[in-house]
Amino acid sequence: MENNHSCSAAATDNLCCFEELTENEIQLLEQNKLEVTYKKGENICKQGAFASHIIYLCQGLAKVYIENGTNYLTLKVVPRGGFIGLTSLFSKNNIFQNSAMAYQDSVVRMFDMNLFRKLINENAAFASQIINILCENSVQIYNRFFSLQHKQSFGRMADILLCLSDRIFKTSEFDLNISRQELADLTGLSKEQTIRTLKSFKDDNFIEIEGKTLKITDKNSLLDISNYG
Amino acid sequence: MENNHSCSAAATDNLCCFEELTENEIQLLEQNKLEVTYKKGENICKQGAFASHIIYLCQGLAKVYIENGTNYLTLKVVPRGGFIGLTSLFSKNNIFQNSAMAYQDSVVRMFDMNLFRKLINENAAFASQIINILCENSVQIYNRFFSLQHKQSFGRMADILLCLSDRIFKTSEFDLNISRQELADLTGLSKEQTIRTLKSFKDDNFIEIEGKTLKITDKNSLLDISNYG
DNA sequence: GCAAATAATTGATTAAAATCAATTATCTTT
DNA sequence: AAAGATAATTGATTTTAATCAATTATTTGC
Repeated sequence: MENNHSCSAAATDNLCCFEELTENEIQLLEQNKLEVTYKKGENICKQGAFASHIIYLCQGLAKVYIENGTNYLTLKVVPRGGFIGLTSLFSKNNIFQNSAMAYQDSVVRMFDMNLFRKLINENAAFASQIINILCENSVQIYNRFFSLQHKQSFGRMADILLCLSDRIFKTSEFDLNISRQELADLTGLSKEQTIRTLKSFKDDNFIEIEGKTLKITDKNSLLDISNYG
Repeated sequence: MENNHSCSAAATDNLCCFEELTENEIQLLEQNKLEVTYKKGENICKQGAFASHIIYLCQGLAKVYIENGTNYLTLKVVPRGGFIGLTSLFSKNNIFQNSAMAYQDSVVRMFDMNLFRKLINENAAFASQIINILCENSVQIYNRFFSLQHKQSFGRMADILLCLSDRIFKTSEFDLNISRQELADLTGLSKEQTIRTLKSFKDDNFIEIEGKTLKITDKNSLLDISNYG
């Protein structure tokens, strides 16, 4: 399982399902869509709430997480082009199974759930693309599950940093515009342990931190740490 | 998130997708199916191997797990009527993303992957059912993820016992015909910690253990423990 | 039925990371 | 720019569960 880091927390890439839709279907979606803007830190949807729409992230960055009142678990980071709330397609519950929050100011399009289901039921090629997205997504979250379950602090941090670099920001130097607490939620560590691990990476010259800017200077070492555990 | 225990490790219920197929389509599947028998402990599929078929569990009980050579993580328990390898539907990789092993002697039907994909691409109602299964499955594994991440030994054990009772065996008294090590893999604990936790439940009269038979005698307490953490 | 192998159990010790408690830095607001 | 609020950092302590080390049961093969 080399490079299983790479999908550690990233949501699916732009598997553009919309191109399978006919002109008519796209129009139908467009006519019924809502466009909503969220500020950094705002909730895009809440676990347990009625899932009237499927949410598509046009701009920005978000996280999808599970909560139970006390604890939080960040399931994945959703870059633009990703869906939020797809699991509510499952007809038995019209309830959001997870919450989502904007990491950055974001713009989403909301598609009526029933219309979305109708399109799936009428357009098999579209349905097939949705299946692809669901499968890809599952695989990524399972690998993340494995990472958090079996790796310890250094391995987890390496996974997350590589994931952010490779899949989310797509550059080795990026603005880490999330708090240490958010990073802790991603690694599944406490805030303090997150800071200590990050500091250790910095001391070992695997990364550089300048204010909010994080630069991966020794990717190979991080890969080793990711694979070693 | 009450009762999130209940789906802790169970694969999807019999969401019978096959009834959406036409006579012809069913015949096509039947003509191309393979039926294979596995003994307890045998591998049904291996992560990394070519995924030529979608696997449907007709009889028996299996687990789906991730491995990396050193460590194992049991993702879910699959009762009869469940699929194995659905995530390989994702067209980009024809590779099994997880391994599966028979907990009990089992019988599976194997459907040709390309035929399965073809049916999905031609029959939207069928595709829609597959989406339901994938969604249901994701939700369950995400909750399991949360459980292992944020609950400690007692909560995890309670989750697993309730799951086995409610969703797999569907009775409060069942033969726990898996080893302590397997149970440990399910709870994400060490074998020793699993034994200690189980013993504690027994001492507190939440459960009774007679040889291989396990009986839940105080479900409410287990539910409390599951919710408390 | 007996020996060998495997699995389960128990206790002692260790390790990893959480928590707790301050302190310092940074951001916001006026 | 100052004050207050929030976030980040650091050190000390505690907690949980893993690991290690035996011992006891239970299976399995002959």
